[in-house]
Amino acid sequence: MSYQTQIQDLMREVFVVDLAVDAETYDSAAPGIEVPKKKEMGDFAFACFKFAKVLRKAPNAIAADALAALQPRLKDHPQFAEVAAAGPYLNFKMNQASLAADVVPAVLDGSFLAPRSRNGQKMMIEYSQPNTHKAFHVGHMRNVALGDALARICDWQGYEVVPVNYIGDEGTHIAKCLWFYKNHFDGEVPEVNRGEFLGSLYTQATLMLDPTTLTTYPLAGIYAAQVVRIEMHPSREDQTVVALDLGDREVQVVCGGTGFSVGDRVAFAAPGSRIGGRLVQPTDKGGVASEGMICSARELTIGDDHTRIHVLPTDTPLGAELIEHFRIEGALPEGQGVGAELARRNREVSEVLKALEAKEGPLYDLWQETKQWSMDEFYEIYKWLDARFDHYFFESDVSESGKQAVLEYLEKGVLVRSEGAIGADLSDFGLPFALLLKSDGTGLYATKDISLAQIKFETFGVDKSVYVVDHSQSLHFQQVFRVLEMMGYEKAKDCFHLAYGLVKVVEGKNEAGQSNVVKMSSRKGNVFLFSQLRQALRDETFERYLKPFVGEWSDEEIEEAARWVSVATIRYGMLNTDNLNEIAFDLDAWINNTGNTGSYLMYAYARTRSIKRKLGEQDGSLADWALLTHEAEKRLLSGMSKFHEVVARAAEDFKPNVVCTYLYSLAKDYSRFFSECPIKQAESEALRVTRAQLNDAFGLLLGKGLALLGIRTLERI
RNA sequence: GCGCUUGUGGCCAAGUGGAAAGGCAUCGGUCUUCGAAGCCGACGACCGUAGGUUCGAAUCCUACCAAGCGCACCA
Repeated sequence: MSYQTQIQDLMREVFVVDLAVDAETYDSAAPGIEVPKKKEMGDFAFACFKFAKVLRKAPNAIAADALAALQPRLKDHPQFAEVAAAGPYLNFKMNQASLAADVVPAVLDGSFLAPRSRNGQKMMIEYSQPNTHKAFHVGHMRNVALGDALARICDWQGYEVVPVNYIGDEGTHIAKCLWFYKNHFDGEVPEVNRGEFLGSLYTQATLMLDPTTLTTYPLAGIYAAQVVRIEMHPSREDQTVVALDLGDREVQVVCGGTGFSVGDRVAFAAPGSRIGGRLVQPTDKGGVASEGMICSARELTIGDDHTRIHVLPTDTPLGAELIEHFRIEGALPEGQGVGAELARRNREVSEVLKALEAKEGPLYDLWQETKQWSMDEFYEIYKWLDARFDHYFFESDVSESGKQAVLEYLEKGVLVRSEGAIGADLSDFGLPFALLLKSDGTGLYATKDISLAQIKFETFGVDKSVYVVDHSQSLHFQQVFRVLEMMGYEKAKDCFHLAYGLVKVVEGKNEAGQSNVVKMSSRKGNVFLFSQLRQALRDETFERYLKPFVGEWSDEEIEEAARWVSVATIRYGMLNTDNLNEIAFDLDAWINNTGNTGSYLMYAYARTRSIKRKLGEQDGSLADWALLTHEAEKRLLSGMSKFHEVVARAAEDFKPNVVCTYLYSLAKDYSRFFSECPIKQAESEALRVTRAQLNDAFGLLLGKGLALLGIRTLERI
């Protein structure tokens, strides 16, 4: 029985028997047993506020009464050393001897740290989900750290965990990469890091296809026009009717924006152009014909302003197409049209995409070969990190079945046609329409997720399904889960999107001396690649901490230490904060391994082993738990006794950071114990043996806790 | 416009309706004694703002402010 339950039972007796509180009333008002914020106040606390109304007394007085009634009963409960009233609270201090007797031997014989009994639930945890043909970077590491830690925690807690990966091995990003490789790459394919090499090809491809590298006004079909007249709309208050001079003709548009006047040159989007992905067409707006639109900076994708109409320089020639007029000098040969060239490149990419969909031919073979380059790199990364996957899903395996499923459920009337496409009307759930099949018959991301979920339910028979995916996908998963529910899958309610925040990078300081935190972008070149990260961590760890041991330790041991400290640094750094917080990655701060870090915990573990080595064999039968009277020893014991409930909460809430906070606090207590309670030089042999056992037990417990986070411990670092 | 998420000391950050952890930075102690990646101490927060619910709110509710993200033919 846990100490909390024991206290609950005791207090129930006190209130019901001694203070004459009605049993039912007590049960409805009984507070949970808390842990005092300040450790010196005790191990557990019982708050008396709730009984103020029932007993018509001040909480402080109730606490005093309860304490008086409790005192005689404590004789039968020697595990509680002391109970004190502190205002409205009763603070329980554990008898450290019974605490130690309960915890230390159980830790040493392995029972305390053994996995919880199986609960018969199969939990699938999908994480990592990297795209092939793209580089693996720091941002991906958070996902792996989270998913793998959760798999370990939930496994320990009693679930049958099936960790799975879901590889993005198809889509336009691959067509772009292979298009560049075939048409524009003329170097040698490197022998190593070929996954990252593909990623660099993809980056170069996106640059070639990015209009803003060729022109400052990236949208096609937009022309310079001069405002001739602005008139009120006859029936709509917030709109105006604007007459425009295009040089060779005059057009009329209905406009909702402001901030321009007669004589200004503005950006006119002609019918056939696309603004925000939508086709511009001649329309009728409240009885007035509108032959296109004039655009804001936001609509032109050149700024954030979406209320005011963007005004062009006064010397912009009327009728000039902006994409050509504002072309960046030297980006293309003279005479080569920006629009035409971009259209040509995109056509080529589409052809690559079509060739890949045919699933045969030289491009398909190239896809298979290059995909393996990425996969080899992923396998290597997971191995280095010690991350586990029991199964790999591939997008290319579920895209066809996804389309079939959509058609099947359209037939069944679950899904509907809309604007030529097929999807789910989720308005009953307050969600936007979920598009599942485009009007050209091709599927989307969600289409594949539907099929994949079916496989998880039907083939794998999962009870719970967890998706570790960043927070920006929240709406997507809400929609997918609802669609699955509409399709009749009971288990849809046991699907859970574990959302987490982005990893950003710190890029220099601003004028005020504050760090600039920016989103990673391959275009800006501030992506921290996995290979760079691994190298930087290894080198820094070696330089700062391991160099003194060269010659004393074997080269292998030093490399192993550098490796596992690096893994601990990255994993702990990614896990030691709430899932939804954004992380500003700063290599210098992370490697500056002081304070609350993974290496601090590994260091604490190494100290326990160092002591054990120096002490040699001890006669455990001499241990006397009553000797552990030092405040640091009591705290350490009290903390260790909470291992089970901490891991349970981490599993329940999918929050590995709970374990981090707990282990760090324990390690702090240990460090204090280490510096204030000599073991080897203890006053008596009994004390030495007892402390040695506490030292060993803490080491085992810390090691298990770190293992749940995917962090290995070493005998020395 | 609608929705989701986040706002806690100079910076980062924990916090399960009950007594504001911790780390970095700054300042001061501490290695002839088990590993100083350590330990001890000092400094510093009315928890975005305004209401509400409650004996009690950083925590729940409402509104507002700020930041990030997302809102059908991208993944």
